[in-house]
Amino acid sequence: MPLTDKQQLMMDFIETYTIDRGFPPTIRDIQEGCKISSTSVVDYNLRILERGGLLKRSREISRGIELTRRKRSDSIQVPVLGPISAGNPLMVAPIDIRTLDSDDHVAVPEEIINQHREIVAFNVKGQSMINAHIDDGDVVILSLTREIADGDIVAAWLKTDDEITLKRYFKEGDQIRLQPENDEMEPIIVNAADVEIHGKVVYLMRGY
Amino acid sequence: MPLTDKQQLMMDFIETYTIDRGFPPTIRDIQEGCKISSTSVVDYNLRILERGGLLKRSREISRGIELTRRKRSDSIQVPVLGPISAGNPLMVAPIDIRTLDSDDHVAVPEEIINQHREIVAFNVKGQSMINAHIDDGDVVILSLTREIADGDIVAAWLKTDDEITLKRYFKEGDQIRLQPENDEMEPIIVNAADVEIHGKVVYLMRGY
DNA sequence: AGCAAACTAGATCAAACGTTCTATTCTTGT
DNA sequence: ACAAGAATAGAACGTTTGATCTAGTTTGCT
Repeated sequence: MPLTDKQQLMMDFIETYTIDRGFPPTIRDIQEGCKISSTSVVDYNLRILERGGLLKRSREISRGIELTRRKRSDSIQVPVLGPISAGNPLMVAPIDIRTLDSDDHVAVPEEIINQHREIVAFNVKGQSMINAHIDDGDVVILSLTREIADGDIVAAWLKTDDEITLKRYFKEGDQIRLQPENDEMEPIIVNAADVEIHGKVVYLMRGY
Repeated sequence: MPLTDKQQLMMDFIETYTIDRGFPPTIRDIQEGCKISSTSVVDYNLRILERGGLLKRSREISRGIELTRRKRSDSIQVPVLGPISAGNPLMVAPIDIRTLDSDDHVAVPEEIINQHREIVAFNVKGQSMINAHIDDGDVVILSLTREIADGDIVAAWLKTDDEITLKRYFKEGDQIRLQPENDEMEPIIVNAADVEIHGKVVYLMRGY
């Protein structure tokens, strides 16, 4: 269905109005916002848009306009615990990654979350994983699982240190090699007892 | 602020109602939905909730209720049009990126989408943007806008060719330089008339 | 030009809806 | 038990708002 300029304008207005205010506009809001001369013209065009499947109207209900966007699903707000690999406040007890404070959240589609038991997000600081194309400022989603395989990218806490870092994980006998993906950095090899692996990277998000 | 049972019920009702119908409930909707005896009781509690910062009300406006921090938000299924930079079927007419077929979708949080008018997703094929840390298999979200700035990563269609590729965009007089982010690849310099820029990368998602 | 369909204008009506007022009942502390 | 504040009830009022009707204007087609 081809949209007239007016109809396109109305669609845009309805969308921005709804996002802006949290509720859809009335017919008269649309009239004013799109400089349309009469409510009946708005109604007329809304009917066309509804017939075209671009929106759904609830009759006799104020602001009963819903844009039928593409199929919707839920996003979950995941706490962002970063920055990872920058120094966190000194901690003496074993770090429980779930109890770290966070004041920020990032929306993650439910589809991605559902595959994992428990997840958190980390803000990546620094370029220690740059060869794995994980850049400064990226947000990584960690699955808080104990099932770690060689080569996984993990959030590791060195007990001798006071920070959590992102490294590639390799088990080598009694020892664990934490391999940065950066030519200028050396692998860290520690006894398994001296490190806690809190989870592995399952998703990455980057805004531009 | 501690919530009474009734207030919690109201919050839940408002949230599910809004997600369900696409617009917030009226005071009388809440009254019915929460089995409250009077509109004034609803109003009374709404004022408390508003004072507590849990929602915002627009006075004298029907359904003027907006929850301030929704713990869930929507994701939109965005069609994945990829793979980008692999050969698409030969096309003779100017490519309208919106009409390309896609049988796959990816969920993108509404927060990200809302900042852009129209978006599509592309499956990245190949490593031409590897220095920008965009890897084979990543999914990039494109904003279909004409507002392209130098240095933006864009989806470009060379009219002499039959494929869409991801490149960094630089305008150089009458010509456009399409710069791969890969040391082994040469920039493509073409007349502005021989290329169509369909949108720029605004988000990147990568699963592991 | 002539006609039909698409579109626009403005007014009006009834229902939906937020607001407010007064009165009553329920809690809580002393 | 008593007072004071918190919460509830019910009604009434006025504005907002969707629906509708009639009439006029524009557009597209032959």
